[in-house]
Amino acid sequence: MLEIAVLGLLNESPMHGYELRKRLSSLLGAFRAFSYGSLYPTLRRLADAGWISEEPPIEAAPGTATRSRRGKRVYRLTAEGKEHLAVLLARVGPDAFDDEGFGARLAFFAQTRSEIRLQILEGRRRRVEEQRDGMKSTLARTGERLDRYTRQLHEHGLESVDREVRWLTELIENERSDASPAAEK
Amino acid sequence: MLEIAVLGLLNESPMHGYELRKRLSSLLGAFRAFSYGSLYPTLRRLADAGWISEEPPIEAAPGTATRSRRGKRVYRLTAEGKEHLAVLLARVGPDAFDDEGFGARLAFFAQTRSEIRLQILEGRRRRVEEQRDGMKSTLARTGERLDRYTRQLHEHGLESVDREVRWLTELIENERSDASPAAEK
DNA sequence: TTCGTCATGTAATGGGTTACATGATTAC
DNA sequence: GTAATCATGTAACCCATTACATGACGAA
Repeated sequence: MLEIAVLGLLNESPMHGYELRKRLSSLLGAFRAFSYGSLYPTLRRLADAGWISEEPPIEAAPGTATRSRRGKRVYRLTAEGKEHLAVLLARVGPDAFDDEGFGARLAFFAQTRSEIRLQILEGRRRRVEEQRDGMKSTLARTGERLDRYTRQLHEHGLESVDREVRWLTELIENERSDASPAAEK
Repeated sequence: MLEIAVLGLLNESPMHGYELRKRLSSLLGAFRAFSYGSLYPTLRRLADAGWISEEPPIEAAPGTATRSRRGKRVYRLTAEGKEHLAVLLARVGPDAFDDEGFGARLAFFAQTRSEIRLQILEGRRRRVEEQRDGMKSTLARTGERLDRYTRQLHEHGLESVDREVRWLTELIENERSDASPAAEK
């Protein structure tokens, strides 16, 4: 997840880690913050994989002079990284349908092909519908016996997923009418 | 979290692990499942701490006969466990206000003093309001520049937290009028 | 007797967080 | 020159998951 988010943001513009973290927070919505303890190791990993470059690079030979030059380090998506990101965004696996994975995909929908967007939206909707139906039947089965608080919790949860289904349906309709502007009067 | 949930469920009735897991899933709402890989070690830990008892107990001396008697093992809340649970449910720390922690508390509100319930509900509301305000200002600040999908994601998120605030307000009002039925005509 | 599901458990791993340590830059 | 904040990084830990292994028991 962090991987997609980092690559996606760096595809918009090069940045250093600190700024990346701030953008990450606002992109993913104030919740879901990511600490430096996971961000920096991830950046190192992505750099090792060749998907991003660091400027200035880590000094391989530690000359006793200028040692531990610790300053801003700007990360930039490489050509391979761009390719890799495209693959990640186009891969419609089960992880694209859970909360985190879907959120990350949606955040970079502008960089995703319309056909893939539709698959992701529909997959997500199916997932949320399953959840909704599960909750609905649990509520129907145990609703009477549940104490007031638990019931209210479940009812609120049910309404939330219900709203999400409707929201997704709207997005899907938009997507479809964008994709085929055939029936345009 | 698992700790509260397990103790809370066992307070309602003794159970074995497998059943506990099912109840856990439906209690916490189909999402949030907990695998055996975390459940059984937790049960072991709680038993070691003396908060729950196992029946039949793990055989201390492994007689070569009847070894590895692997069958149902019923867990039951002990007196110390009951006390510990009461403490956990009454402790209104910051972790009681995040998604998980709040959900776990609410699920056992029936076992919680009204005064504590109110504190938890109000703390949660404050937390969600902060989130909402953060999202609101982010949206106001960056809304125009955001691409359509990201904006829709943020708008949907904002509506969701907004709904949660209203829901919590309702619960708080209920709680208050239950607590002080003074103004009853 | 074999299949499904109930039931318990462990080892390896994962993906993050917290707390800490350090250094660079800017504003006062 | 000093406080705040920008900025990078590591180590220890936590809490869970996945994948696996095992076994009991009832129904066909």
